[in-house]
Amino acid sequence: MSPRTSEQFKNIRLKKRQLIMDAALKVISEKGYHTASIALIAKESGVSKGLMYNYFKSKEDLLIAIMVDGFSKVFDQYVIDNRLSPEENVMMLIEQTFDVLDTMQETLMVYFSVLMNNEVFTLVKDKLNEIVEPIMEGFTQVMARLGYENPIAEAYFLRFILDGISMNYLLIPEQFPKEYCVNRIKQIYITQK
Amino acid sequence: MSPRTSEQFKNIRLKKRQLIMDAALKVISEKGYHTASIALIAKESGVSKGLMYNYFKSKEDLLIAIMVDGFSKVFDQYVIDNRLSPEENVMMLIEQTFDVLDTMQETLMVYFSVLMNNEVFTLVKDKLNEIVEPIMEGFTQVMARLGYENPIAEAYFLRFILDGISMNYLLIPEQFPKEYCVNRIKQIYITQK
Amino acid sequence: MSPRTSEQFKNIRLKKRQLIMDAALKVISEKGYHTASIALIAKESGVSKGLMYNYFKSKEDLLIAIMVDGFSKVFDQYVIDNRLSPEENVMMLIEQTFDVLDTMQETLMVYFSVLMNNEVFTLVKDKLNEIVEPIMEGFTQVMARLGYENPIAEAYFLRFILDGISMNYLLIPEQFPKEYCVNRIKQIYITQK
Amino acid sequence: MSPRTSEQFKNIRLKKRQLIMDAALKVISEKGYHTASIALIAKESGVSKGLMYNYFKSKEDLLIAIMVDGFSKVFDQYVIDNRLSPEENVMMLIEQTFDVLDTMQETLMVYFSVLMNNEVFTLVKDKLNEIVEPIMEGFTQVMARLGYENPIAEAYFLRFILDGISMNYLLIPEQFPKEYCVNRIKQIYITQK
DNA sequence: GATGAATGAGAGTTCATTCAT
DNA sequence: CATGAATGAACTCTCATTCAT
Repeated sequence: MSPRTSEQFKNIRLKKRQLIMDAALKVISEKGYHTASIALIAKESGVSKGLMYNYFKSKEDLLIAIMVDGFSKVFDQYVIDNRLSPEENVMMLIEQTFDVLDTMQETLMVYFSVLMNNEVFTLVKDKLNEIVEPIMEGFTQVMARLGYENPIAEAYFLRFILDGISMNYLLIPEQFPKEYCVNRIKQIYITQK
Repeated sequence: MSPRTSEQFKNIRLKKRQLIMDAALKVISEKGYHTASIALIAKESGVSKGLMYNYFKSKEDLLIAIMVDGFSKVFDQYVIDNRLSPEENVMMLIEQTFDVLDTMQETLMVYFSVLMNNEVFTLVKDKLNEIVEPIMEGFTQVMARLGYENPIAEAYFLRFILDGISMNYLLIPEQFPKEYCVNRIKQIYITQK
Repeated sequence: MSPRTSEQFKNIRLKKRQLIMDAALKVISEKGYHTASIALIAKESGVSKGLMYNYFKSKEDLLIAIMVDGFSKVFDQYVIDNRLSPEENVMMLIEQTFDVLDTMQETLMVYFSVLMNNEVFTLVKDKLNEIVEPIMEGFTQVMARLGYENPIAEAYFLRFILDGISMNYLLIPEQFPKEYCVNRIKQIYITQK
Repeated sequence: MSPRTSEQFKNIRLKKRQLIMDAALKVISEKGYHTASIALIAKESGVSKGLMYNYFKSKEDLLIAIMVDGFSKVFDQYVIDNRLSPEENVMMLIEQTFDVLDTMQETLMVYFSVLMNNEVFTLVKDKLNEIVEPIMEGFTQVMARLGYENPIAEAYFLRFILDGISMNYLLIPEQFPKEYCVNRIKQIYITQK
């Protein structure tokens, strides 16, 4: 029996790392960062507690990895296309927002729960800013093309609206007036222009 | 000296209870619920650990009390005055929102941090709904008077905007475009009407 | 039942603190610092693991407390009496050394085991130096009175001899030629003078 | 290429074994036995963790091997030459002692740190005695030739002095009065005779 | 022979909660 | 009413050792 090649080891590591991150995301989104114990995450991953520390040097490190990974995926879905009209871009943003909300609930639950917890947020703040910044620039460009005098502020304003909507969509999905909100934002940014 | 009446005892209890809740709110808003230990809260209150359990039967119980109490105070500040025009009421809502944000940051930080943690939120959900419901009704009436076809959905929509704004105002106060946002909401609900 | 006075609490604390330190000294002297687990020390003390941290903020802190306490006691037994002749003082030093070795074996075992372990020694180095320094000054004075040209170096030399003797007395007590060594040192410092 | 002979294999094994022991000695002398993890020693050796267990059946086994090996080397440097005068032999002993201290600090640091930890010392005690015994016999012969009535006890006494000196030379090299000590021992054993 | 992923026991530590006084 | 000593379960994390490849 020949020993495993370093290629094989690398593959094992990558797969198991992802396995652990997926399980951790699930558990943390359900119970919150502090209540999700390493023991529980290990159990959910089908992995020993000890092994977790072969892949992540601490619980904090695991959280950061999950957040950064999840957020890259989230914001990869936000795309500004300059060949389209700004109105079309706004419509895309709205659609993309709800797409993300539907497909990445767990990630977003963790995001929001971490967001307001200074203690934990500090750990990921910088990493998240790096990811969010280019999106905000895209927003700003669209607002400029829509003719807003203060496109930066308007980009923030749209972000705030989408934040409020996202949070409530996750918290009270059954009573959330999705269609109404979509139309309402369109009306604000498109029809009334 | 005559012995204290049971009325006096009750007052002392209420005051000490409030003292503990205030200290707990402070500590929890600074360090987060899990990191704020009972020992620390007791110290901050100037009360022994043992005595805390005379006033609150558990740490969770204390958290619930703080949340409910804080929320009553928060929403007491939201008033709809039917003698005023709906436009004036919207303007009041906006002002009231920022008033609350400025005066009750601690309460709101704790609220938001607890919000996305299912486990804890479940405990206060019903209580909070009781408190929020009448406010939402007020919002709905205003929207009806403003002529919206679906005033319930529009009330929700405004709430979502205010939620998004509140969250970000707390998180990024220094870069928050307050004036712009105030004017923008006025524009949506008043000028354009 | 009236609550305990703060005096009573203080007494309880002092007694239990000493109880833990005694048990810890015993266990550490038998098994070494690293092998002596908090669980074991707690068991030996008849106290819960958790309580240990009510008295010492860490295992390191406990070690330091034990060492400093033990060393104060050890070196309190070394006394230079200037009314006596320097020869008499040397004889006293020798007697005191064996007294200490006979009565404080545990403390000295811990001292020697910690001494050569940089990692652990660093923790107590400064505290121990404070305690040892005055003793060394006493040694130096005696050597000066005995007429040594370099009394500081000679004080060190005597200390080195006593260190070597102490270490071996603890390690190989059954084959240690105690009487011979006592006489030999006397011969070096007294008879031959 | 002809296949390697079993002799060659044996050599390769011995070399790698020594490689591991050297790395382990370095790491253990720096961090102490308990803090020096197998992972770290493996890394320092450039050998996998698994392979280490091919050469040493446990961490303890590795420690014992290091100690025994180091001690053979240490005491190989102590030579009694009966063709020389006993005074010359004493002078050689002193020189050899400082030679060993200067060239084998790491080994000696580990020796001293392990010495007072009963648990570990027990394991190497017998092996060390085997090595030390012939040296002690040499010391005894020299003392007999110097005319001491109890040469065994005097040999011990010299050993204790050298132990005390060695320990302190390792611990406080910068303030150690080396020249003074060398002359002082000469004075005791040679001049005063 | 050689690898490092994987384990499991146990380490130090924290903390909500209880209870004798 | 009031105290803080005391507990015990759970926490994060480490590490010598094993084993499939």
